[in-house]
Formats: sequence, C-alpha cells, structure tokens
Amino acid sequence: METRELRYFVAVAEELHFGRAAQRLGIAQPPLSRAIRQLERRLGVALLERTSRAVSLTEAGSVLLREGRAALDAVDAADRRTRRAALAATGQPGLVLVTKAGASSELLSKLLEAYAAEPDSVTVDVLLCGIGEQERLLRDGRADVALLHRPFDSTAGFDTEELCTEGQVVVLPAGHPLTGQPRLRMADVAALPGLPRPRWPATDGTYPEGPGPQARDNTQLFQLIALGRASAVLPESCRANLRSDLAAVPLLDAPTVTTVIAWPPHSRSQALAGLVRSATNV
Amino acid sequence: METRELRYFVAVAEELHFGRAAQRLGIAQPPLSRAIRQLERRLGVALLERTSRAVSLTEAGSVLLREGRAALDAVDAADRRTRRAALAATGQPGLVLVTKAGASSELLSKLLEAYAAEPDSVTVDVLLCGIGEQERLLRDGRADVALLHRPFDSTAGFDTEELCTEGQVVVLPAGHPLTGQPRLRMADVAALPGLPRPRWPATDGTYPEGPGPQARDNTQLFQLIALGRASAVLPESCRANLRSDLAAVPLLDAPTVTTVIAWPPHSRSQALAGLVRSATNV
DNA sequence: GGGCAGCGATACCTGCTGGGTATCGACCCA
DNA sequence: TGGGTCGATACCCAGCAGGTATCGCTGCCC
Repeated sequence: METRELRYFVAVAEELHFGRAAQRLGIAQPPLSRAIRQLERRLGVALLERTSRAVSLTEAGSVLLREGRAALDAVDAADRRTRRAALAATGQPGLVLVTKAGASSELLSKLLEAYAAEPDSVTVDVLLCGIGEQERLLRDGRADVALLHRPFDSTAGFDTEELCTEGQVVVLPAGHPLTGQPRLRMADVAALPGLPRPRWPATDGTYPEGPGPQARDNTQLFQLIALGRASAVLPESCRANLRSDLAAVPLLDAPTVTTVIAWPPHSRSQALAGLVRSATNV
Repeated sequence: METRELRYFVAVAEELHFGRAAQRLGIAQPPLSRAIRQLERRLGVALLERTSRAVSLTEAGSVLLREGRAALDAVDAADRRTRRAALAATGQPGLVLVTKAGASSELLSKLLEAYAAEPDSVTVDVLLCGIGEQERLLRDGRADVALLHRPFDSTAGFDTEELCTEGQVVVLPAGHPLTGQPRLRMADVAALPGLPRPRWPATDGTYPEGPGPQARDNTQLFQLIALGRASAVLPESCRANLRSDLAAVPLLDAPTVTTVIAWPPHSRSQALAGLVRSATNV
C-alpha cells in the first residue's frame, strides 16, 4: 500500500464526497475514483458504500481510516525527524516541546529553567497549542515532547513520566455568592444557574451540540467567566495566573489531574533524555 | 514520501550494500541507486556516505532507518487490520494473541478459559513466538494483543494493563550443590563456575559476543541446564513445567517480573476490550 | 412527470517516471 | 598493472498517474 493511496482514501473517507476530496487533494475526480477502486481491489475489501447520491464508510473502511491516519502520521514523522536530525548535525539541535496554552505554566518555566542549567542542554522551542492538538503534533514529528494532562489527554502510544498531581478548582466571577465558601463539592457546581460549562471544539474544529457558550482558549474562557456567562473546572495551578475579576474555589471531590511528560517511543535523542531527566527531578 | 521509497531505503540501510539490497527487493541496482538519490534530494538530507567500497549511514540516515521501520510497520498494520475487519464482518472475527513460547502458560490458559466463558467472546488464536518478536507482531498488525514481561519486553507505544507480578528463581541441574538451599541471592549465582547464562539471539537473529552457550528457546535452554552447561534466572511460574532433572531456587533480590497484557493504542475492537476485561479479572 | 442538477463511473489520451540493460569510473587486491 | 567489486551514469521502454470529455443514475423541484 502506497502513502499516496492512503492519503487519497483518508481524504475521501473524511469528506465522504469524491469531488470535494479531489479538490482538497489538488487532483481531478476521475483519477481519485479509480485510485480508490484499485485500492479496494488490491485489498480485496469494500471500503466505501456508494450510491449515486451519498458515500459512506463500511466497517473495514473505518478501520482503514483510523489505521491509515496513524500510518500517515508515522510517515510524516519519519520525514520531519530525519530533516531535523540533519539540521541537528549542522549545529541547530534543539527540542520542540508542546503543551496546551495556559496550562502548567509555572511547572513549565521551572522545567525549562532546570533543564537550561544542565551542562549539555540544547535550546527548547515551546509550542503552545489548542485542546487535543498535542498528541497529533507529537505523533507526526512536529514536536519532540509534550506536557499532557491526564485524564483529559490521551497518552496512548507514548512513553510518559508523571510529573505532578493536583486537585481541581471551580473558577467563578469574583463576587459570585459561592466564592465565599472555603471549599465546594462537584454537586454544588454541577448546574450553576446561568453559569454553564463552555463547549470546547473537537479535534476537527467543530463544537459539540448542547448548551453553554463556545470557547477556543483560556483567554476566551476567562472573559466569558468574568462576563458572568460561564464557569469552569480547572486544575489548581490555573490560580497562579487568574485575572483579578475571577475567583477560584477548591473542589473536594473533583478527579485529580496528573501532568505527565510524554514522548514518542523508541526515541533515541539524548537531548530528549536529558530533558526528561530534568523534568522528573523538578 | 512514498512507502516504496521507505522500503528501498530500509533495505539499503540494513544491507549497507546497494547490490544485495536490490536483490532483496527484486529489482536491479541502478533504479535503486537512483531512488535513494532522489529521496535524499527531496529530503534535502544526506542519508548515506558512499565510497566506492563501502556504504555507511549518516546520523540522519539512522534516524530515518528507525522511523522508517516504524512507519512501514504502521502501514502494514493498516493493511492487515483492514483485511481482518472485512473478514470479521463476514463471520470470522477472532483475535490473535501472541506471547513468548513457554512463558506464563498457566496464566494464559486461565485467561483463555475465563474469556471463553464470557457471553459474547470470539475465538482467540494463540501465536507463540521467540524472544523479542512480540512487539513487532503487535506493531505491524499480525497480532491484536500480547502478553509481555516487564522489564524484558518493551511496552513502548502500547496500551497495557498489569496482570501479575512474580519473583524470579535460578534454574539449575537437579543435584547441583546450591539446590539444597531454601533461597539464594543474586550474588550467589552471579558467576557459577561452569554454569554461565546462555546467550539469546537479538532481533536480527545473531547472537551477542561473550561466554555462555547459545539458546534459541526454552527447550534448548532446559536441555543445556540439564547437561550442566548453563544456568538461568527465570520467573517463578516456570517451575510449573520444569523437567524433573532440573531444580529451581528462589532468588530474594532478583528484579520482579510483571506480566502485562498489551495492545495497540487507538484500537476500537470490542472483542479486544472484552479480552482485556477478562484478563484483568483473572 | 419531465427537465435539471449533482455525483460517481467510464473512456480515452498523454507525459512522467519507475524499472530494465549496458557501461563507466573509482578503488582494492593480487 | 590487470581483474574484480561496487556504485553512478546513460539511455530506452512501458505502465500508470493524472487530465478532459462524457455517460448514467438519482433525487428534486417547477
């Protein structure tokens, strides 16, 4: 199976429309149809159900969509990591660390400081990204290492070390009646009248259905809370950089959040090993 | 980057010889040379150092060898899992479980029995393989799930659940003086005169340098021990099927061995989920 | 109900490129 | 110094990826 065929199939499987997929791929529709047919013939498997009005995935097709994406990411990673290895050899080593914007910033700065103090440390570029993008970046080689937060982020397929565990707090507008409490329970904040939890975009950029305002990052989220339009349950460490018009109250029975440092398995970079070592000692 | 190019590069990187690599790939040498050059040009990276007498890997080349193998395994896995999904739809679901021949046989039979008793269980094919082959089989889709033994097997890149932990024993010929002891320490068996640890083949089938006889599987190993030519440190559970001419003595300070059940991440099969559930309840 | 619009499949052509053979040029060794 | 080994180069051919034109089916709407 060639990566070209995989790319074609993934495009069609995502669009469920040969014309749009072809456009996205920058080719005409007929060669795309033919390539998919040929892929199906060679696999001996029907991947798509076509009527002349709609295209849908078969069971096998959805398996190939999932596995094919992973395989394409692995190929991309091979490409990028090879290029970076060549750069590193000519004097620009460096690591790319990715984490969610606004999370664990204190831990992150301590980590970077500790690592920079190591004898043979390399430059670390920090990449801040949105919700759920980190796994992708790590998988396809755009990043070397990530800070993830269990149980929110999936650590499937990566090597990890736990860095720290913390409780969660509910973030409310300053002056909200509940901010007088020293601590709260989940039940107390499950359905605050007028303060729903916001909706985060899924990996494809669309928002789930339901109540609550849409938020794309922490800035938007905090503004919504300050406006009295939302509330949020976040790790304790967010208190460090909370705006003055917000207040946080500890939640006794919220699930704890574990920050882990994660990297692709079978990674041989000794710069990465050094960073992980520094991280576990912080 | 196309999988064809990756396959070509991996072949050359493994053989370090264009002619042999071309033969292995079933093509002539000139197109192979050209393909590799083209790959280097497109990546903008030198992958191989050629003199007219020898070929060697650059730093970037060895990165691409490692990453390329992983990517090719992922592509193979996509292929195999898609075919199997199609088979499953037409009535032959089934899981393939892989484990080291001769290890955890009691645990394995209990596990299979417990799972078979579940209401909607599917057939489980058991694949017994040699040392270190399991990760490969799991990664390239020939197996769905594996029993691995930490710290010997790498669980990098897989999801795992711990099943059980056990101590280790030293296996000696029956009648050896030390077999009279109720328990021993590592230091006692570190260098038994005339009874060295055997050498196991590496993943490429070659044996490491050093003293000790060569063994390929447990049968050979046990025979060597019975002949008074070797000794071995193995998990306790091996006592269950020890030959009568061998004896095992517990080691107090040997590292414990954890048997884990492992499967590829982002695997959605509910048959697999059922097997893992059964396993953790055993 | 018939015309129309949307969509995938088919037919057919063309040019790129992957693969083949022949040969060269460098290097080691006898 | 000549033969043997090995990768690179030159050149040719065929297969196939990709393009255009068009067909056939189907749901929709006046």
